[in-house]
Amino acid sequence: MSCETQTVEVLRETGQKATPQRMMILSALRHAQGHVTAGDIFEQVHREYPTVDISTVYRTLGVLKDLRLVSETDMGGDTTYEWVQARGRHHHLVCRECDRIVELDHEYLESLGAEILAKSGFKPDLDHFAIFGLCSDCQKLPKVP
Amino acid sequence: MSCETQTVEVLRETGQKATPQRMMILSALRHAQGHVTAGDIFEQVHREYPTVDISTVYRTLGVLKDLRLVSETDMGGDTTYEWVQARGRHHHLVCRECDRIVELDHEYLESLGAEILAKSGFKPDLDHFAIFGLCSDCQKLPKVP
DNA sequence: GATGCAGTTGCAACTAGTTGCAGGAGCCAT
DNA sequence: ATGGCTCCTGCAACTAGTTGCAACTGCATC
Repeated sequence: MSCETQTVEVLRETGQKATPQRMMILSALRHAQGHVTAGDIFEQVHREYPTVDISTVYRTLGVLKDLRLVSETDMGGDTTYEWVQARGRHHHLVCRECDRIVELDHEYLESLGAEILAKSGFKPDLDHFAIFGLCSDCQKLPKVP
Repeated sequence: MSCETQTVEVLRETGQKATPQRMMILSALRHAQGHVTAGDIFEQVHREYPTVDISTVYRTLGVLKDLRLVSETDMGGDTTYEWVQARGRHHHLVCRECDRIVELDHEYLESLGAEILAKSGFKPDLDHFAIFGLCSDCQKLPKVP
């Protein structure tokens, strides 16, 4: 089963519709390398199909996020989205001084998730975290920007 | 040294000014029990001093956040702020189905922070996290909302 | 293939939060 | 107490994202 029809199945199974707008948004997400903003997707889809509205993009991203097909991450600037199958689960360390971003492997959060689940019964979504802080370089610098 | 003058000191030490607007925002934050939104603070300050603008509230909250005097948390609705000394460090588990919020002790994140610092040199800000997921009740329910 | 209905769309109006700017005011040195 | 440098403020315009609504359409069923 292709990636495309698989997604359509997931939509139908949850009582939702595979519309042309959604297909275009899906395609834009899947072909994007890494993180994209809602604006990026809108721009791309709008070029081929100018009546599509930005609200449709946001609503579709919301649906895909609920279905766990895309991850949503706020890394300081605009919120970004990523097709989850594109890469393994990973997280980001965002420096609050220099805005540099370092990737963090999933293993670090895996044990945290298991611990929370065991002790409180709450099952955390640890798909794609952004953790703010100070990178090693900025820790060394004096506190004057 | 009182709480008020201590904060003024922190501002002056970093080359910033203690203005009446800031004092009122500080007071509103300190006297608030738990989390407040920028709108809550604005409303309270505006009542006594109607020329104060919402942008001043946001800018002041930004300064206080940078100085680690208040914590900022996005728990799904509007962003909330809290005077950090009001309570010990704590975090929140936010259920994505029923929006219920459970508190999480700091100890769970402490070891994660230490691990990240040791392995990558990045010092994460783990003051006040919101972790989304499914609470124990919503895990039991069928997937139909 | 026609039908019905639930889910979806485009639009417009809205909210939270941000930013550029010109004038105003705190604070330090004198 | 005065001067002046720098930071802060209010305003207005702006951006990202959300929502209510009437019209539309995918698709399951016949």
